[in-house]
Amino acid sequence: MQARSEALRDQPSDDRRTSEPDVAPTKRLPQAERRAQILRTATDFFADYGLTAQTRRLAEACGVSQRLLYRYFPTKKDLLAAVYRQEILGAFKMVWFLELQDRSKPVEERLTLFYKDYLNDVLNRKWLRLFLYASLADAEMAPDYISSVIKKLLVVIVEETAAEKGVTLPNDVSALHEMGWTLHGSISHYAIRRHLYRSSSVLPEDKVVAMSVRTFLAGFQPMVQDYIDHLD
Amino acid sequence: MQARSEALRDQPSDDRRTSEPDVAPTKRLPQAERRAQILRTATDFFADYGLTAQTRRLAEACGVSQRLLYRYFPTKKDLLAAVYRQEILGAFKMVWFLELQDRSKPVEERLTLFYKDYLNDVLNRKWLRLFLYASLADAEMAPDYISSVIKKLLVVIVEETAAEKGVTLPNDVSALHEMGWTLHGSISHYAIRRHLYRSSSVLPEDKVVAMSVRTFLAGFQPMVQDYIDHLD
DNA sequence: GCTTTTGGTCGTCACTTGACGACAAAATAT
DNA sequence: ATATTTTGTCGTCAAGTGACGACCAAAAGC
Repeated sequence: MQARSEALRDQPSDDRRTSEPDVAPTKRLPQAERRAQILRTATDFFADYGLTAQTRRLAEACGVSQRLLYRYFPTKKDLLAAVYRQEILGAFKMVWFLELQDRSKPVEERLTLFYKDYLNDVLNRKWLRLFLYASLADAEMAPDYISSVIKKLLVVIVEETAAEKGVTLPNDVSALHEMGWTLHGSISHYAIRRHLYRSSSVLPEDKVVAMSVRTFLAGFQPMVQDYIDHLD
Repeated sequence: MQARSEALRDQPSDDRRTSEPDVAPTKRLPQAERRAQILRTATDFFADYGLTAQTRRLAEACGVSQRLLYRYFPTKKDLLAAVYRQEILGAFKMVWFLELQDRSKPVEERLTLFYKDYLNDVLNRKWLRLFLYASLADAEMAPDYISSVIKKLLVVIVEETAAEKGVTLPNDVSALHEMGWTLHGSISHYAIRRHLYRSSSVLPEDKVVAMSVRTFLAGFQPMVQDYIDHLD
């Protein structure tokens, strides 16, 4: 257990480290860097082994003593909260909202480009696993902020689509959400089965996005009409 | 900890138990029943608290001593495997495949009825949480059997839709899977955000299913065409 | 009745696991 | 060089935590 970090640390200083760090850069980093390194390692670590994984193994993965973690984060819970804030909440980019509302491009292109980015920057393995672990473990950790961000996104998507297609939307905002989820859920679920179920999709990511977007666009008008018709 | 089960057990036999059991039916069940009761309780328990939850608390929830669990299941792992087999793999019903292929009804009706059932019997809170916990914790636990079942389902759905619409499908089976996932993922993701993110959907379940199915059907033809066009 | 079987509990062992006090050593200041 | 601050480790405590041997008591067989 300790053997690995020992071995790295005990090397005489004439060796400038052939195997690169990120884990166990021998010793003595300034506060900010060490904290950042721990956070980075913790992200991968908890994404892999779950939020119940042990601090001793995390320390090992960081190449530092377990005790050191407690200098930077008072408790494990605080560490988890920091990881969550930085990696989960930090992944959303405001630009996306602006780009999605840039009507000089057709909606199909905007949606396709957005979801390409979104799959890379948000719905990757690390983010997804952390988000699911957090959602499963602690009810309030995941949904609150995220859902408010996502809901704005859904409204934008639906409104932009409706504008381009000249469709009049119902007033009920939750209906708009539900419509938006049709697309967003499709793609989120694609990410889930890819990264979680490891179901090997033979189709490349781009094609899946294109297909989902077109299915959404093709079914948009009937979907809106359908909702209006079936309104009690 | 022990207090609750003690209190129940120590009651004199003149009281026929006002609070009903399932947890802690005083004592002495035949083997099969006790095993079943433990399995039932364990399902709810692990669905709530995750696969890393402790056997002592499970025993408490069952109203029996922790030691007793080990009479029925050699290790915690075995218990988890039993829960998984019974609750996750056992939820799929063969009838669904038959009903989905009953061409005397329109596809829209078949799909709508099927997903209503599926949401109730499979994609409920308990099943979903267990499945996600299992998928996150152990790579091989979830995907194998499930994915083979689901993939058959996806092919059936797509083929039935194509048949009704007179659409010719590509030969590539994974393309069919991907098309089917557009619908199945939409609904699965609806269940996830409902039971996991606790996002309160104002629309009733039936309407969401109807909307997803119609969106899928409306976009089906373009989707197939699109795939054929973009085939390299 | 008495014995045997079987469903159930108590107490405990060995190992984890979060947390932290005490101390060492590298940087930095003086 | 010497003192001080900062970064890091060792060792340990207390509370879990899976597993199990030893034992007890309710049914069931005879």
